[in-house]
Amino acid sequence: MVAARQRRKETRPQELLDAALELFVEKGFAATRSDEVAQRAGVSKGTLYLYYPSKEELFKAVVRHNLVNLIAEGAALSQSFEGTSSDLLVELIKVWWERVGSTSAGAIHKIVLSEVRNFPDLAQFYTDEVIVPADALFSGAVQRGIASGEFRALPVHEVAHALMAPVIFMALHQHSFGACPVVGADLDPTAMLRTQLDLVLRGLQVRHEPPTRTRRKKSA
Amino acid sequence: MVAARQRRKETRPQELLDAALELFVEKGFAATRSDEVAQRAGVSKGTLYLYYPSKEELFKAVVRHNLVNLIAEGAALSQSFEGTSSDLLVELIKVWWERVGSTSAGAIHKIVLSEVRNFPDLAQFYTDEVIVPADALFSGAVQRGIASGEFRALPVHEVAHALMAPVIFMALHQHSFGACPVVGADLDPTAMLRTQLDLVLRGLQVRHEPPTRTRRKKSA
DNA sequence: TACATTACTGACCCGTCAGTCATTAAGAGC
DNA sequence: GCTCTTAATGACTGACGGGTCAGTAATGTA
Repeated sequence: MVAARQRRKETRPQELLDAALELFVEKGFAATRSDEVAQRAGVSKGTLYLYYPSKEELFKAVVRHNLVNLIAEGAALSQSFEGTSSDLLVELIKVWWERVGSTSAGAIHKIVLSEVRNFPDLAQFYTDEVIVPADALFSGAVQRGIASGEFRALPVHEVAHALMAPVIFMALHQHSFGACPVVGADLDPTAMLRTQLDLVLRGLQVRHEPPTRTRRKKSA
Repeated sequence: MVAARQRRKETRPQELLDAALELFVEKGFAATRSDEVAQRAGVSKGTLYLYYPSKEELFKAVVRHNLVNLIAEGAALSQSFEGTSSDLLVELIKVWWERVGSTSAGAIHKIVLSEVRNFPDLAQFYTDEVIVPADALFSGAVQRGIASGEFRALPVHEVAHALMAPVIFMALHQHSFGACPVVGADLDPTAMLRTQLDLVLRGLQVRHEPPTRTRRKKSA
């Protein structure tokens, strides 16, 4: 029972990207067989190579399609935001977690981190297209808070990292240990994130005024 | 010019572990060829399999040898420590960074994180032997601070994670992007860590008393 | 020197997988 | 229906790598 052969030049690329993302998330880059990507997209291996010249180019296409656009969106949000910088940061991180961290797009960072050393080309590509823009986005928001006197005058990039580290770290774990049936290592990501952000933002506030809090929830 | 054959039953295991660690750090687990491990240890592949029954067992031995002991050491330090809990945490993290994070042992976490999904056995092994004990170590120190009234009464595990996340995150990046010659993504790990810890510990302090600071350095 | 023990060797087996290309057939135009 | 273009196929190739095992030689013993 082989599915009837079909000619659908327009929709193939997208279908291949979807299948590729799924499999890269499940197995990583090197361990994903191009044969399997094709199969999951309902296509033969030859067809995959008709649309993407190599596995590495396929991966780059997946990254572009799933991350690069999102960052531009965040930049737009940041521009038009009115409110405290603390609120802006909470909002940025919330959106990032909903749209990236907790989805399969969040696994991309893990994949890259796992495999850059074996695929050095990826390093420059990912730095230019993802890390630098994302860093600029968060650093900008921190800078805004310092300029307005809301935050202490700490090194901008380091603070930006302090904010992103817990979220990215969480995403990394979700897509590694979090995906394995292991006894004794369960985490509640959202509770975790709330506590961590609370801590860092508190530490950021200028001392003499009480911290501006959004949606205070009792933390047990 | 082949090196003369030697019989050194006692020293082989250690030499193989050293070679294996180096290569696992450079290439990851799956991408490391057992042939190459043997060669770097000055031995043939057959000999490697004489001492370790499989690549996976070899890896487990590397983990035990490089991490498990260190955690026990941290527990001892924690027991005998006299001083504020803030100082204890700073000390624990400092030791961790010097002995693990900034060394090749720090790459082990990255390797496991990268490859658990493809080698499910590793998940339980690593959780039991590393994650749970390490978590207990840090959670204990946090608990100590809450009990003494030094810290706010926040969820212990979540705070412990907030403290460990930046350090581990830093180690992960050092051993991935940090090892690639990339333009535009340089970090200063120690400065970064100082800022991040400063932020979190500040956020942890009970409000009304000024924070107990150790070795205050001008930041920025 | 002769013999026994065993640490060590590396050619070999066999499954895997990225990428190719000669062949096939879907679908458009007439 | 017939023909032509080209999307799609999948058998094939060549390289690779984990693990094995029959054989080799270093060392101990008498």
